[in-house]
Amino acid sequence: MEISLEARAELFQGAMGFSGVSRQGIKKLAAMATMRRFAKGQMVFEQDQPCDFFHLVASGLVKVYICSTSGFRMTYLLARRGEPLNLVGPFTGDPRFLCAEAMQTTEVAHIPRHDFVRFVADYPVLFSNIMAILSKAVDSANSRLLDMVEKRVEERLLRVLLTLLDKFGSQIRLTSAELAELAGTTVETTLRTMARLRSLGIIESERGQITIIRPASLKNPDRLPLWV
Amino acid sequence: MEISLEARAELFQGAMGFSGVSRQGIKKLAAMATMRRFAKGQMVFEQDQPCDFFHLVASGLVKVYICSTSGFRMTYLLARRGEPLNLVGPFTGDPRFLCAEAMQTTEVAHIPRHDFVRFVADYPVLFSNIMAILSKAVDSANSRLLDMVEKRVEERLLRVLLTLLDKFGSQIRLTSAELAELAGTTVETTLRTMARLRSLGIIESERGQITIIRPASLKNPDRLPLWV
DNA sequence: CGTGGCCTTGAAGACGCTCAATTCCGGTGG
DNA sequence: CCACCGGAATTGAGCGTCTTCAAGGCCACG
Repeated sequence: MEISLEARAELFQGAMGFSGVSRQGIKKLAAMATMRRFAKGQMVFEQDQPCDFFHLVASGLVKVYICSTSGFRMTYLLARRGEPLNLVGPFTGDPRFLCAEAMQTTEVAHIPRHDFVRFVADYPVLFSNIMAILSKAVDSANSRLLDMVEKRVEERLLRVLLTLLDKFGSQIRLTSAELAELAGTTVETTLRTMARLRSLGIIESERGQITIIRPASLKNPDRLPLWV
Repeated sequence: MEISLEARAELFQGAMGFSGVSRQGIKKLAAMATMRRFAKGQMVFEQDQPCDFFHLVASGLVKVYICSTSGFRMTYLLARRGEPLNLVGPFTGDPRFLCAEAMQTTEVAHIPRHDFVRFVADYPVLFSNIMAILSKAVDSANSRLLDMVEKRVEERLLRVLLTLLDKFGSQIRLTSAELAELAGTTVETTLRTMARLRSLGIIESERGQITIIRPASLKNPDRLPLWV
């Protein structure tokens, strides 16, 4: 975990929500941060734990999800390098019910929540940056709510695929179980739907890997893409 | 609409999210605000309009909802005196897809968004207040997402009733259509479910009015109440 | 070569939506 | 004062979408 101050500064420099912070500020951030490595499947933080740190992904991929008492999961966010895991939590410190789990070998930068909050107070531009991000997150959550009520699984999956296409390109390395958690459905239904999309020539898929063949077929900009 | 500066100050004094602001700050807020009256059914703001004002309800009741292209609505928030309608919007100014509609004769205070943002920058306590509120709102939205996927209509309605009970007391003056929009279902299903609850002796209902007879029956604190 | 994770497919059944018809109530206007 | 009209509440029937349960095959990795 011996990552240089310089490398950490570079991470924050390009991170989502930190644009507009002076070079000097970035250095302060880098000095406050500690790095930690997570293996695939390891939890970065768990449900109902108080929030003591701000987390920023440095490498790898982390999924943030909500989990019901009955064990049903809904993936909320797929975060890679430069993306924060918990923008809201540090301000209150209260436990939420989000969990974050590494999907690959992953490195995450941690900043103690009080340091982070103090820093934001010193750099008001962060305030509006954060608000802009939250605004998208709230809209995305609301939009998904509508989808869950009135859209069929196929449309929800198409929307998820479109979003993943925008973010990760046409090669998507996810299992059907992971897709199901993104679309809010079961593995079986996901598989059946993917089979249909495959027969339509829209996608190809192998074990743990989906390739989008005809991106144009997904573009039905009824509404904005999700924020994943 | 000739409401005294004093009365406006009193409104902001007790408003959600403004605790901790000095008496002097409250006066500044009151000076920036203008009041406007809305009749039942009138829109306070509409979908896809740029956000130019911060809105705070002074009297009456406003529902904030999202609306899909197919016309399906989902009520997001019932705001009464002292509750803000759009905490996020003023910071970016971008159009969102929320609408706000007066459910009764209602008075709303408006503050130009730039004035509001500048004010928040001057009173950092507002920052954490707003974050605390947003935190609840995001959790509530996520929690509803889970409910939509895995809970049946009856459970969702019970959860809505429990939330309304906490906020408005055991006398709830809403129609079944309004309940349906809160629970994310149709009027017919709502009616059928309410009939079942009535036969169980949990509620009584007349035209446009529901009375919760046995509040204890609703308390199944599987998870936190919604934020309405 | 065995085990576990992932993919696949079938069949059954439930939940809730849609459509439709009817009644009830309150307010409005003649 | 009565008749009408529109919104609200009810209830029935039909049906589509998904979930659930179950069984089997495939692939990778230890």
